[in-house]
Amino acid sequence: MSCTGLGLFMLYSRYFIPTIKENPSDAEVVSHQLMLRAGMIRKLASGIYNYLPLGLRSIRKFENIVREEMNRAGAIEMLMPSVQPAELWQESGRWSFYGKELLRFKDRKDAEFCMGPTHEEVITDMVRREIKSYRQMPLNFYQVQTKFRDEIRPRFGLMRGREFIMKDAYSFDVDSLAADLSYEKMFNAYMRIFERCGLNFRAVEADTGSIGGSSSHEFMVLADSGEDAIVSCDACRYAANVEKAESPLFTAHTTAAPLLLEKVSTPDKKTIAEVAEFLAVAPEATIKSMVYASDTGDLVMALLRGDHELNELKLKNHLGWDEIVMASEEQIFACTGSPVGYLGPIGLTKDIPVIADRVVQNMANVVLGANEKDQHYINGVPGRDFAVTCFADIRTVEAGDACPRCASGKLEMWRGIEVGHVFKLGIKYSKALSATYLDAQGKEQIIFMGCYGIGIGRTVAAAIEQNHDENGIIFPLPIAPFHCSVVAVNTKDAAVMAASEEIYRTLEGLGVEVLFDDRDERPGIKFKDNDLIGIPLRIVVGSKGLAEGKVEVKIRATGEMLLVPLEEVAATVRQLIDTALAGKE
RNA sequence: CGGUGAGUAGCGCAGCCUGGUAGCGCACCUGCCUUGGGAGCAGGGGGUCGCUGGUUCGAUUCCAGUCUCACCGACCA
Repeated sequence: MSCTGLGLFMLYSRYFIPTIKENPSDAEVVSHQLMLRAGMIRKLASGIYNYLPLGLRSIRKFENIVREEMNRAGAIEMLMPSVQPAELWQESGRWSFYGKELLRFKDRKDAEFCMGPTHEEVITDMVRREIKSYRQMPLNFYQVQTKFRDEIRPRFGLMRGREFIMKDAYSFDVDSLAADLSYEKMFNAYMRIFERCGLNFRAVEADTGSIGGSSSHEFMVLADSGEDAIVSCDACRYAANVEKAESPLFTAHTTAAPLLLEKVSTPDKKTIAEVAEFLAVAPEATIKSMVYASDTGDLVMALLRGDHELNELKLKNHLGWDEIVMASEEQIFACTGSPVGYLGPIGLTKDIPVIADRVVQNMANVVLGANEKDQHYINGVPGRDFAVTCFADIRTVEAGDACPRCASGKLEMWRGIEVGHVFKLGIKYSKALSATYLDAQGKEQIIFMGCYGIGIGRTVAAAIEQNHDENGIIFPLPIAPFHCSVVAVNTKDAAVMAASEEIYRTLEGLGVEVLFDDRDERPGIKFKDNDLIGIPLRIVVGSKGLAEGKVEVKIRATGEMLLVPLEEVAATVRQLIDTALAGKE
């Protein structure tokens, strides 16, 4: 019997799910491998992908959750162009600041354009033209758009593409206080979005990067393959990206009596570990000195306790530099007169700022480089033996550090995938682009902005990263491409096909998204494919079960198997889906 | 852009060192067989060996250049 008759749309045999048995050699992370293997995506060029039907379905599912929650939070959907004129970017100052990541090109008239990597300029331009009065705010516009960022190193499939789908939203408020409220609304909407997807995530305090603004939170899906390190307190709500995480404020001042500074020979001992071992002291009793350079050639020396790591971002932000890199050997020699390995703050040949981590303030009798090959000092005391321009928090926090916010907590460390980011922008863009309004007194004021992004493809990838097993993807129901599949074990068995078709039609009637695996393949192939593509529920119709009037419902996530009478299966499946979605819509 | 490695059939790879006939597994097509976890047998199609140039009677193989891709460091949803 034929089941390719009219009315059955989601036939596996007529659909397009090109699965791959072997692992593609260039896929590094699980989500990338599985999305390729499950026939969700295919690469067109580096960091640029085709979304195949199955991948698109999943992406659309997530987009719609995002839309629902954005709408619920009062944001308004619109759509901005992906091609943007250079003038706007020149006006905001980012045409020069953004660098090579911004893909630029010219039209036939030689006018300059770029592929939009983000849309602050465009939305602010629209708002400045349309919004004139405090009565028109608050406003929050959002869109789901394809962005392009010419990443230096695209990788991990949809996790870090150059072209990617992003939901971005922009809020406009009369003042800082109102903007805080908009921010909070978005923060809460984001919490709901990722909770609805069943993801294990953390909202963490974050650096604002090139977007700018005063404060921001990142939404991080926890995964070992994540590109970011984050910390969270085991006692309070504090959580932050390691880039941003504050180290604990107080460390005990040493009680040791100051000893006399003394130069000692340390032949070929360059690293902290080597020096500490050679002098038989703990790394905690040493200070390491590093020289950093800005893009404009400014130099600075950073001082840290020997066992601590520098946080370059903190140092960069502290100095207010645009760029920070480790100084070259020539630059180092120019200001210390010493080769790398023996650097220290005593006897610098050039007057450069010395920034010390706060912990250093409370140390005494430390080991320091002597700015001379094979020489170190012992018993150095900050303030007595060398001057420090200022003390600042410039070290990278570690797991087990005391929480900077609460008395009792310790920091735990995780890897995370950044799937969302919310920013308080303040007036950075509205000022640059003169987006103003008249207040109740008729006085001109600058609009306060916020911006809020979610990586759509990246979130789907992160969900896979967090939900898979050796057989493939285990989609959380809310973003699964289909709720369930009907697998006809033997397509040559007319009774099996009739029953399968009946179940398929009934499920569709109940609003269930169902894929009918009608392929004339061996059962093993069908089971493997259904597992691989991660369909949450699988209904198996086989000759033996059918003889007893029963079919099988298998739950992908748990492996649990239910034998259900034929006439009840549709209702059972609907029930399972409703339960899984309960409280999530 | 810097460092490392790789480009040979749709996918995964061998061959190259030591130049002469391009090969294996999977996938694909035909037939038989098979139908509860990626079966079996038989037959078949598919490659300007990334590109350009050089050496040579002859280059997938040697040389030079070039492009592309992946991995390791700075950006970011």
